[in-house]
Amino acid sequence: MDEQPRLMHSHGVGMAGHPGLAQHMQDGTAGTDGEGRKQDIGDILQQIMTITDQSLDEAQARKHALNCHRMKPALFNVLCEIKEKTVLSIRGAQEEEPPDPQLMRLDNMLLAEGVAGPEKGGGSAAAAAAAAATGGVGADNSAEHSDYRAKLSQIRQIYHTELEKYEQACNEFTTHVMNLLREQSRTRPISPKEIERMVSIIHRKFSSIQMQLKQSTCEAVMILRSRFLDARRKRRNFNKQATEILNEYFYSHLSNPYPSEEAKEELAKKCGITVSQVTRIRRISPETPPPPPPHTHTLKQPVRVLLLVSWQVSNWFGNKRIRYKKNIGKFQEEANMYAARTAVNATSVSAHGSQANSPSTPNSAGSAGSFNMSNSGDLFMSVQSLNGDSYQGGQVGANIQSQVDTLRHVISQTGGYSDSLAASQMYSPQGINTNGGWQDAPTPSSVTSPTEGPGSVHSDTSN
DNA sequence: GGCCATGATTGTAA
DNA sequence: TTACAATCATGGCC
Repeated sequence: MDEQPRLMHSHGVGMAGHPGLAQHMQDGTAGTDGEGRKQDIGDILQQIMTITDQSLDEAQARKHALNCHRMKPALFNVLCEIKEKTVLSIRGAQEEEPPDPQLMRLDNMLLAEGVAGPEKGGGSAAAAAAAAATGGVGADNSAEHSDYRAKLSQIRQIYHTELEKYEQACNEFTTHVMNLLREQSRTRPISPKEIERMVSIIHRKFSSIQMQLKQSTCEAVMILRSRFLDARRKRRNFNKQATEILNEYFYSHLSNPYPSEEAKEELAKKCGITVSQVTRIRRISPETPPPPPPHTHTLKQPVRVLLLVSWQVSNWFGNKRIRYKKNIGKFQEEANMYAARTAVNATSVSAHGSQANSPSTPNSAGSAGSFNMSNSGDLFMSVQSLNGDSYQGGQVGANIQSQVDTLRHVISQTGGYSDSLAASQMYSPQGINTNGGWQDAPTPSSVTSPTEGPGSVHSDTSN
């Protein structure tokens, strides 16, 4: 114990060289010479260290004396600066986090559904969009429509009320903590940065609560939509353009027709497909308890909320794979047509700046907004797996010529794009193995993957 | 109304 | 968790 005062004393002497304290002492409030200053600091520290040895009354009196001491502000300044430079700066560096993508998805969805953001006429826009998605715009839907609108409006109202409550509570609590810290700063060194940090911690905590609210709201909206839409009953065929886009993707990735989530999202966007199907959807976070089971017969499984990935696209690919596999012969003509079309597109793209040689295939992650369905990357180059995790750069060089060759081959065999006579010759059901499943490595056909070398790698996303 | 195409659902297996 | 397979249910054509 008697070692401490000595140490503290020496530290105190060291701190006299600190700019903050030095400044304070230079402005005339401290002693007139260096010895006097050292004596002052040592005095203060000595008093601090001995304070615990004294009785409570004595300590209170000492504390008061110390609080009133003319050197106290300078000492606190120094201690605050030391704190900032050590603990706070380390924590600050550790706690800088990027914006939560999940929160962004939730926000996007709430905006899209008309729950968050500016009022969209009580959700009528969302209701109209939902109705349009199912084609249910007739008069018989008007009652349902207004019901949906009313329910959505209710959800919106509850959401905003709760959000306001959270914000109010957050503000109140923040103010309370700030006052407390300011109060405490009279008796212990608390820097403004420390208060700032505490406020940000509080805000983070409250935003995680807000996220739960947003999550619950999303689930409520999805359930409402599912009841409103009852997707099976109101099934609508995709329009021709959407089907073509999906077919084009399917046949150009025939060796492994399993689009990644990103690719599905892109396809859904391109096809104008909205997320209107909610029976088998993933929960955003495992912490949230499942909502009460909906009453429709289509929702027997626990409702799980999926964001941004269209299950309609998944359904389409699921159906397509199975029906294609079951009846390859029937689809050969279609396959030839799309193969030829893709070849034409790829060739024209190649001729216009070799864009088709880009390693970014349609299913590349993060290619939002630049999804080019004309890009037959997988078809000709086999450069990237469906998960976008590999790129066989070595094959790119021979690509343009082989695409031209492919085109010639296709055209010569079909005598046009839709002549089915040569279909059985030109098109082989590549990718399907003897077990009836899509195989890992493609079976190179003369049409679909003429340039594939032994180094080509296809990932197996079919588990 | 029958038939086929096709989107959606569900149970199961891996 | 996802794909598959079977099945259901609706849309659209005749």
